[in-house]
Amino acid sequence: MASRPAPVDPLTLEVVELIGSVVVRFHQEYDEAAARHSLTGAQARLLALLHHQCLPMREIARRLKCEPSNVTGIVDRLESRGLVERRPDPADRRVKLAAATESGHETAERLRASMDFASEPLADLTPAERALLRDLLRRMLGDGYGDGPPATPSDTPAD
Amino acid sequence: MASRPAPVDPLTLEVVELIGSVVVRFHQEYDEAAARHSLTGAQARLLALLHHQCLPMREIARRLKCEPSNVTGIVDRLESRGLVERRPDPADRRVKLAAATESGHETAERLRASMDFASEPLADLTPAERALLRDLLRRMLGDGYGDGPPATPSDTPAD
DNA sequence: ACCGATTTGCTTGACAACATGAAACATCGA
DNA sequence: TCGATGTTTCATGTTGTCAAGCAAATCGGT
Repeated sequence: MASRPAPVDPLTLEVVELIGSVVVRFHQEYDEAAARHSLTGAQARLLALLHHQCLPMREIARRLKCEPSNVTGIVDRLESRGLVERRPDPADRRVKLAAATESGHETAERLRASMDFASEPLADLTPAERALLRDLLRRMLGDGYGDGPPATPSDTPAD
Repeated sequence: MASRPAPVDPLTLEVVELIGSVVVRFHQEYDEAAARHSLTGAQARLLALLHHQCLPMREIARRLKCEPSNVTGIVDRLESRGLVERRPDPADRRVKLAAATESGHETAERLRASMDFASEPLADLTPAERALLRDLLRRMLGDGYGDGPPATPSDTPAD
């Protein structure tokens, strides 16, 4: 089985597979870190978003790449735990802005700090190698590797 | 907000963020590719596993990093569509081996072929750079970067 | 400027997939 | 026989979709 060679060279194939492994590990550890704070992965991602700025529901949906109706539920759960609140948008009474509460910001910050796990696998690389890896990843991702416009591209290099 | 600088250098931090971007894009496109074949992400991952070899349920759970009781449902759904079948293990009558059917193997192969999206972002890199990236990722992931034994560790192109 | 029609933003409801944990059951191994 | 192991079932919760609904904004024609 798995006998037919794919129409791509083995090198590319291996890189793809390696990236797959990175993805699996990253995702897994992200979820574990979130769980340590009694959050699911989706809740942690949402809270991290709101740590930077408050956002209307539809914008959250766009960034998380899911339906707005889904965001309602996630915000509901976070709101019921006092980590997030809904505020009216003075400019448009239809929209509701989700914002992290004080407690939400604290949780988000603790979460981010505990996220240093991600740097641990990089410990084996020398700074020069890390720079190399950074450049290769940058070129791989192309220009706008983030999906949303960061408020200020200069600060908060971590997401 | 996000005032405390993380106890890691900016370079590492940026690499972490880049990896995060890779993870997001990879996941998203993986799910889309799966959806094109009427599969969910979890089903696609399971089917890809079984494309290499048939496995007992508990082993699938270990590789997918979830509970065995969860695997039951995913295999159920794939089985009801004729992509997977359960076979008894002659050596141990407790275990059930999940195996891809003929149709399952075909789907897995089509899926893998349509997965070339993942190689597309690599197109901008020269072969030498790809090799470099491969080596860096390998070292980053440590020895056993897959979670299962690779079919033939020897068939990786030598440097 | 007014009023109806359409669009937009969010929520609700029904439903499916995924995930966990506890409990049940058969089977293995000591 | 007894404990451990492999699988399933059940209850429950989160995430995701889609369709329908409501409120508010916007547009077009008079």
